[in-house]
Amino acid sequence: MENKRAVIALTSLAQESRLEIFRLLVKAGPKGVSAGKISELCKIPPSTLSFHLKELLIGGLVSSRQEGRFVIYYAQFEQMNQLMAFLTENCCGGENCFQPLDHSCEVNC
Amino acid sequence: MENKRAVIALTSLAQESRLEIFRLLVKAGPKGVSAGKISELCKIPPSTLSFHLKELLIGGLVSSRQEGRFVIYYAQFEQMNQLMAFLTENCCGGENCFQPLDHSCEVNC
DNA sequence: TCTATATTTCTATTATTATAGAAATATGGA
DNA sequence: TCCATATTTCTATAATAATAGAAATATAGA
Repeated sequence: MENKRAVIALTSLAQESRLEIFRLLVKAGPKGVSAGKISELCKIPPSTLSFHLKELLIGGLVSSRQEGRFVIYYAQFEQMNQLMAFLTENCCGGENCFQPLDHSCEVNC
Repeated sequence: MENKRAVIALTSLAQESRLEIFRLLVKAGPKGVSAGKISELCKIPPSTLSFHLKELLIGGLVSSRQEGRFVIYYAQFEQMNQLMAFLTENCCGGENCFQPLDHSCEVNC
């Protein structure tokens, strides 16, 4: 991951509604949550939500799939792992002092 | 950590210059880097840099200390750990699937 | 105290992002 | 095909963030 990509990912999380949505999707896991359900749970009007969901997609930490009339959004755990690794890269100039585990949620759950 | 605090921390990283500065400080470790050195390395004019350093302080992922005429900035690894834990909290609704190690850089280096 | 250096604050300007109503589009079932 | 529901796009407006020059402030040493 390079700097610009990481900034776009971080920007996608750096907003109250979007962070709330992201954390909801993290909790939900690979099965994800529909746009309508997110709107209801987070109390965000559809057009505003759609704007934020698009930002999250651009950030790369969230993806979507169509399921009938619903659009299901879900967290991209592998991308999240990569972002966290990038943020702690070369900690203290040498071996990383901390590092997120390599395995994404889809692998472990 | 609660949502608003995490947004402020993420906002502090969600900008190209600031992310570059933060990663520089992560590499530098506890010894930190002076404002002047950061300005030189990142090629950012002093007043702009000062604005960004303040944002990083507000974000809580960076702290500063006075050393003679210099102000030394350094990464707050423990805060960074907390932020990452917050972002992956309750992954998939149960046990966390991934989690940053608990130990901050200051402990391990 | 005076001076040079380091850093921050003030300020105005520019650029970017968030909000939500209304309209448009997509999907599956009657 | 027609309808109800789900979601997105369009649009205007409001709010927030970034930039950097000039001036102010802080510190250590002569």
